[in-house]
Amino acid sequence: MKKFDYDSKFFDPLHTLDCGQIFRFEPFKSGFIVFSLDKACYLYKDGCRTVVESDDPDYFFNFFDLARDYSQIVKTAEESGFQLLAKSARAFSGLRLLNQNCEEMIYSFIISQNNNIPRIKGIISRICEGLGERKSFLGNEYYAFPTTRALSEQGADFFKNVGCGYRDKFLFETAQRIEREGVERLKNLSSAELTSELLTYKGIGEKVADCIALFGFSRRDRFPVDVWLEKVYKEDFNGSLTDRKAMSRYFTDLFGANSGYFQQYLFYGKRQNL
DNA sequence: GCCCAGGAGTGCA
DNA sequence: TGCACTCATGGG
Repeated sequence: MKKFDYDSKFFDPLHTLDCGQIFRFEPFKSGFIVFSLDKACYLYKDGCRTVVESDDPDYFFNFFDLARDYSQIVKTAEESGFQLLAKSARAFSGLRLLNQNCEEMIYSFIISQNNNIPRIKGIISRICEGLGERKSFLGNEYYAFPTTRALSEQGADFFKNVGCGYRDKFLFETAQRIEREGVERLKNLSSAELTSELLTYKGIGEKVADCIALFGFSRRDRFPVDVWLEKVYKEDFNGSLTDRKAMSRYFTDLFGANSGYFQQYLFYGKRQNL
């Protein structure tokens, strides 16, 4: 087991995990255990430092995006002139965007459509228990996120039985396709090309494609618009557009390379009723 | 019982 | 192209 630490002002465990970008983590002692693919780490605060303990320190250093300096991102948001954005960035300066695995994000965000976060967590947890490799971390048993190979060997009824509802066929078809084609080809595409390519998968529309690009392919120029960002657009940006694709374009034109970060500040701030 | 959730596919004009 | 309708499921 190895450990490293980082300034808590720009790395807060709760705000980073609770803002809806990750569905696999659980409270543990004074912090959380965080899961990604088959790996795990223990994340907690010790005074003004945030500590990461793991057998895969390099993986989680990149996972938590710790090579990037967030001070300028937070500063730009605070000085943006948009009140909700400024307040959220100040309150949640320790919220970091994660660099997650693209396959885990593809399946997870297909499940997320027209669904709520607690239920999404439960479904993903049951999928891991059913098909993931059993592992142990700090005395806790857990299950890895299944490989595409394992997912592709299931029929649609497996996904139905773990509570996916009508999304069962989307997951089945996507697992079949990724097992055939892989995902390496997607990693070299531009953000625009990646998004339009993701739209050709069953069950992936504009919003889900933006989430997958943002969280799974580290494309920070994406701005997913869901029901919460639609509220933000109308109530905090006084907007008059009616369709979400147009709202997303409005925000990416406005925020450029900071779009993904600011989207998370706004999403979390709105949900926290700032 | 109703409403909502990090929406998207389909059919029809 | 645009719009209405429909799609499981569980928590509030």
